[in-house]
Amino acid sequence: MDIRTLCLGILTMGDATGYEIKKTFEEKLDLIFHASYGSIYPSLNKLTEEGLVSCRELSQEKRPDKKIYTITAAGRYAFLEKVMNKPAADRFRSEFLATLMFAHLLPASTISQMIDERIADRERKISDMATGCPERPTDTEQFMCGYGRTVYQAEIDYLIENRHLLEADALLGRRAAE
Amino acid sequence: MDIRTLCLGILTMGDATGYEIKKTFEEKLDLIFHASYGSIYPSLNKLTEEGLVSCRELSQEKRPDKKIYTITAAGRYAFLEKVMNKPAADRFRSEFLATLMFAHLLPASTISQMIDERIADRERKISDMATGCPERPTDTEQFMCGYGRTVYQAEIDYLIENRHLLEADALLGRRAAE
DNA sequence: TGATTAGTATATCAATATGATATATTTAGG
DNA sequence: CCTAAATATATCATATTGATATACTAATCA
Repeated sequence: MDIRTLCLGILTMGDATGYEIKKTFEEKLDLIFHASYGSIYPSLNKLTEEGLVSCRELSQEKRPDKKIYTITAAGRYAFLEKVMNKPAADRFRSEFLATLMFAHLLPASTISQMIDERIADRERKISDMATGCPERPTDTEQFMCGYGRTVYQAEIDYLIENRHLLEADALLGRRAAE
Repeated sequence: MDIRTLCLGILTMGDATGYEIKKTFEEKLDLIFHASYGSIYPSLNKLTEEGLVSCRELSQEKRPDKKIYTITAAGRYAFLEKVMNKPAADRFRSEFLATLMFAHLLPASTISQMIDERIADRERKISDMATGCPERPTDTEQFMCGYGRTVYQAEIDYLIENRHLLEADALLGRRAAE
């Protein structure tokens, strides 16, 4: 599933502009999938060419013109077809963990600080999610919010209990380097 | 931190060819960071140009020539400098979760099957990790293996306990569509 | 009042990365 | 004997990011 397909998915929830689709990615899909304007606008153009969405232009007086996109019947069909496929593997990249791989080359204080910041960041994410999740969520929304909370909390707990392993390697590494 | 930097990091652990660096990504960094030949070979060329690694060619009789890369002093310095920076945010993309967002559009049987497969996949990852982690690990290696196990297990537990939420939306969505 | 920041809305572009493919040979397994 | 996996290089179209440009409004703040 590429960003083009996911734009189509977002449009199943209602008409939207490119700008609004970007906001949806940030608000509802922050946990799951990221997309920048550089991929959203070209996607929308291509989907229009392919007849999977239609576009009407709304000129506003005190704003730039809006292009409002609507999914077509063909678009709905194409989306369902793609989404029924076996999903590809997750793609995950963590500079934080990559850095920790080299804990033995870094000062213990740097490692400690990075872990502190990571824990603070995960806590922020959890509390942001409490705000971001709707008050009367659908079952799926409830599932997604709980998923994020659970995974982030598991990470926090693990970091607290096991950070000493990294901090030990950072200290040992330094000593070995002397 | 980009792939170029991480190649440098891998070379701090010893000389290697592009092929061996790719294997290191697969074996030691599978959890954390991915890289394909299409990014590794160009990285190595650029690092050589910049004088951060040196390269000696070893012609083998019954194999393609090897290009063995060694990190230089300048390379070690450049790596440490980059790795001391505040790590950028994780990048995560999950087609699995993106699909579940649209559970209400899909047959409940499809959703159930996807969840079953996901659980099986995470279990496979956990057991692969038991094999992949060295017998006498360093503290950092122990930390990384434990990290993966913990996060995957948290996901499995969450899925088992909350899959009914998605399965409910899938059933309701279908009914609403009729 | 005046200045600065955030919000609405479009779009492009260089740089980066993926995933597939090509080439060529050896070794291991069934 | 044949096939698949392993060793080793490399390229390329396509996808994606992150930054930047443009242009106007609304809100905040000193």
